[in-house]
Amino acid sequence: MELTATSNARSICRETSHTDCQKVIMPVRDALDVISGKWKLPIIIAVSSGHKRFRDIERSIPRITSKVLSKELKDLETHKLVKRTVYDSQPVSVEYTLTPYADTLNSVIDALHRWGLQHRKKILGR
Amino acid sequence: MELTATSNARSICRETSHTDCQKVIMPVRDALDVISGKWKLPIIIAVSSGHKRFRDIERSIPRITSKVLSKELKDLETHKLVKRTVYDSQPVSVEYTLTPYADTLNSVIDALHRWGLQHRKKILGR
DNA sequence: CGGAATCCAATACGATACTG
DNA sequence: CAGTATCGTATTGGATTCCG
Repeated sequence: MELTATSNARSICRETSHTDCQKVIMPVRDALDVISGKWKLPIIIAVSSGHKRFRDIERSIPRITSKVLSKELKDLETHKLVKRTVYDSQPVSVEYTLTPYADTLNSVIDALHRWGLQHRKKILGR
Repeated sequence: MELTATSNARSICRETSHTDCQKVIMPVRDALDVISGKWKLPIIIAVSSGHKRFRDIERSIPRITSKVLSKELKDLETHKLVKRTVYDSQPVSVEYTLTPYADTLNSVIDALHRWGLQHRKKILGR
């Protein structure tokens, strides 16, 4: 295992070279690219909540446009977080579902959620 | 405690109302706003590594410009992650240091780091 | 229904120069 | 040294319309 439970990115960076430091930043930026942006999380949560059809997802997320939804769903599919299934019915219908892999994001979302909660209190005052 | 060790943002969203779901998304976006972007992490790591002076930080981060560094340092100061100290020497010098509060980001950065590492392997293949 | 096409606004980021 | 000013580019998100 490359990282023990007690190690962390910053302590690594304090102790090692600049190029190793880059090796820490890169995975973090990879992860951020997948979940940051205005719509990724709302979409993940909408699909997770049982909204499977394109219009269904669209209606469940206030102020999103079809263009943005279309693009973000493609991104999420590329990252194997969302599965797109086309059914040959009349008319054809498309279903979006989360992959099992999407569950691996839970630890990340939890960490962000917890930190964000206390940070809001800290910055805005109690 | 509002969140137990076994709960997480997505399971909450599956089980509760839309407005409660928003309450989960907001803190996550708060957290993301603080650390996302191209330069936040490199700057945090540079300061954490002992680079305290403006030019020092600037030189330690390839391709960053003074304009961007200036703006990002202000943001980080606003979020109480970085402390700016002006010394009345001749000429005046300015020192940037991480606050103790910045250490609370470790859990977030760790989660992102771990997930990012395995995700890169998953997407690019071994 | 499930999008794609087009056009537009806002923001992030970059290059270069300059100041106290 | 520690920034600011100005300008330009690039990416992102939004509004609207259209299509099979």
